[in-house]
Amino acid sequence: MSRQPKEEHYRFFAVTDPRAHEKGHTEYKVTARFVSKRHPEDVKEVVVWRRFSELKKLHGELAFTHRNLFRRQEEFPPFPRAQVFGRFEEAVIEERRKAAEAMLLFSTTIPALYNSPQLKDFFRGGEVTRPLDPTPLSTAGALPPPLIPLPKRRASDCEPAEEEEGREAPTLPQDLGTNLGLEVGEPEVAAEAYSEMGGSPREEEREELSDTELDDRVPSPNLSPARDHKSLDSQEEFDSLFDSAAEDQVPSPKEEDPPPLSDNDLAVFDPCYKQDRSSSTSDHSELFWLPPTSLNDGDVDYLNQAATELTAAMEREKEGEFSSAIHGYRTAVDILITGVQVRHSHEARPPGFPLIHHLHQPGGATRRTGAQPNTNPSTHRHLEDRDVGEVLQEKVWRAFGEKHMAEEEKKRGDGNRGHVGEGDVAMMEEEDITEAMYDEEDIDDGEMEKEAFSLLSVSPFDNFHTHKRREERQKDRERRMERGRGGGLPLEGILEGAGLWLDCGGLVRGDWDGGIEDEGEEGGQKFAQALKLELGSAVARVIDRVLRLYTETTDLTPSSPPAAISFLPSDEGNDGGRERGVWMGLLTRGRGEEKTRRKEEKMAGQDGEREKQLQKMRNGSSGPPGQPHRTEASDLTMPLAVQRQEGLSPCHLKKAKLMFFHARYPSSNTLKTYFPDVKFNRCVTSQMIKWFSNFREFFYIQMERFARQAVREALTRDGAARLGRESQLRVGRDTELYRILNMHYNKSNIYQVPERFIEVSEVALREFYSAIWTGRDSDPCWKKGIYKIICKLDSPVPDAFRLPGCPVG
DNA sequence: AGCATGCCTG
DNA sequence: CAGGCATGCT
Repeated sequence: MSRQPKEEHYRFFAVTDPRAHEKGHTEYKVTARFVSKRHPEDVKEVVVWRRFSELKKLHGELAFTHRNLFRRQEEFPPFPRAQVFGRFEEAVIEERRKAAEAMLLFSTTIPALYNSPQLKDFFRGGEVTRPLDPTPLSTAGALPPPLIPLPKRRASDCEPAEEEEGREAPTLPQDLGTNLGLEVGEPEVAAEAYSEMGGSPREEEREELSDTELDDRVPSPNLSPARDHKSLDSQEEFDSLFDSAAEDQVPSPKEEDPPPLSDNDLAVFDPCYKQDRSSSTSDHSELFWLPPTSLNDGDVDYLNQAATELTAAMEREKEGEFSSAIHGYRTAVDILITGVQVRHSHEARPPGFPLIHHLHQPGGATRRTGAQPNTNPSTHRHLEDRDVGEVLQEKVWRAFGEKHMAEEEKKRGDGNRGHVGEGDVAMMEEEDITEAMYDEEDIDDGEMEKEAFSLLSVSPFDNFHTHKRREERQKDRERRMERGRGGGLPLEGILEGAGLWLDCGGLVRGDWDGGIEDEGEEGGQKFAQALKLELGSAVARVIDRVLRLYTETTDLTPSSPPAAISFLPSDEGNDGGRERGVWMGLLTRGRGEEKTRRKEEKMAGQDGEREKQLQKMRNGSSGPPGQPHRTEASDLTMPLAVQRQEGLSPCHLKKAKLMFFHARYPSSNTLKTYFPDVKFNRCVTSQMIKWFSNFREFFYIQMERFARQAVREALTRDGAARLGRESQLRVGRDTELYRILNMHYNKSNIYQVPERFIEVSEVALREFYSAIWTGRDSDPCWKKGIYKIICKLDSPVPDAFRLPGCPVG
């Protein structure tokens, strides 16, 4: 029904090889290149030779279209005037060539231009070729350097029809950045890579892919069928290339042929990739988001690898290839584990962690000898006296060996949990689960190393475990789960992971390598989903801890707030200061990290009020002297060991609103990971979903309102008032629209509205404007397309939001 | 059928 | 902001 335009290709244009036509004018070779988004090795080109006047005509048409659609930030690139004299001079020719190329490149950013009939007409008559040769005779400018290494694929994959279910943005990703005049550098990268070919036409024209040469260079006949039966096929291909956005979305029957590249791989083609990761896809890839400044590349390299692997696996799962997906998940976990254990062999304990090296840097080098970490509470009282590196290392231990702590805590605290207060039941539940998840109750330290992540059952060591043992533990888990349920409390939210895990226990018991396929697709699917969930949760915890450890250390050097957090640094608004302090404290410090807190207190010279607040946040306990260790442990296990409440409070609402700045369409699974203190059930989940639905509604209502207003203004006043209209289509922090949005989602103004949100708002505003301006709003479903665009612009919610508690009092 | 989403309403 | 309802997807 709704014919959502869908872009299948990245487009590149080049104008090269000016040459003298026999009739006396100069003509230019104009190449349109289409790189399939889904199969980047599927490249098609259309080459035509055009003279200046034709280019000029196209320029006029595109500029007209551009102007009439609605005005953008950018002016349409100018074009040199025609001139009678000197038009054969090289400089003039080059100027025209460049201008033509600039015009075409500009058009790649705007669907209305690159899909325009004028552009299609311009290239009409050109032949569709597939120039891609895995080993071109010469890359010396004839072909742009491949942006990514292109895997070899079967020729049959090079078909033009490559629709994929859902998900594709109706506009090119470049659209955003260029429309808004942001990231102007990045979107240009790909184009520039290509335009190199035309950069100095004089030098290298013989290598150019002339039509005849092309034939010679194609090694496999499969790769260039277009040439042989050009008449019909070529025309069809031509149409498909230029009409992609207008095509009806007939799902391709070739769904069973998954793309060889993951989104991550393809992302190289996407200039906005970094900003454009959608978190609405219910995946966990956002969990891998880390503040760019927080960690060394080398240190998080394995995280990135794992992320890549995970993304690919999810892609495969989407394709229905569950065995393959499982394999990918497994690889991802393996990478994680390997990364985490990289230093294992050198240190008997704890589970090593590449970051530990990094973490040591600020505090000076230390190393641990194989000794047990000191879990003696009294020692923890004096953390500040010890070498920073040692402290950090201990933290890392605890982060990754928290089972140990939980276990000890449990043994010790069975009859002694009074200090937890009202969170008692929840805490007990959590600990049980923690144990169940880590499943190491009966494992000695040496073995624990291997099994720190045994929950995932995919460690390289996994295959060496005896089934007997596994079954034993399985029983144990079940026993404990029953205990947990015995309290009458359903295990939900974070616990769901464990629950799910248990649900697929049968699969777990099967041999990891051999058993999956035997379970059939359905079992495979279930298993893959369970795995994904669990993996996401595990990764979230890993990252949470790493981040927290890191922010705690960098906190020692003030003025470098973690990039994940963009709270107002207490500039405007005098009332929010204290609240901010608390929330920021939560974010940067976790709970009750003695050393950093004290240090910062010294520097900030804060009042005692905040201290009280902090204490309040600390599980309602001021940490009795006898139990400081507990506080420390909670610090690191916080996402698990936090009080969870049944319903949603006004605080949660506020937090959700702030999250809306980052994600308009978060999935319920994603949301759950951001509210560790909420016990999710069906009702609560749908309530939160409903919230976001309401948020969106408000957002879109405002957008439509302002867009209509802008259209009205544009229609009533004309000509000179265009500037006014232009400014109407901007969303800046100084605009009324921004003020309204900020008022709605960030009433107390404690949060620094991310720039990205402003960009997204502006995109939405312009889309609404465009739709209204062109009369599309008469279609009852006219907003759907806009929703689809906006939903692709979600960004990951900063990890800081994963912490429990309220952004405001 | 169950779920997500959107629209309308109070 | 939440309830009720319709719709579309799976």
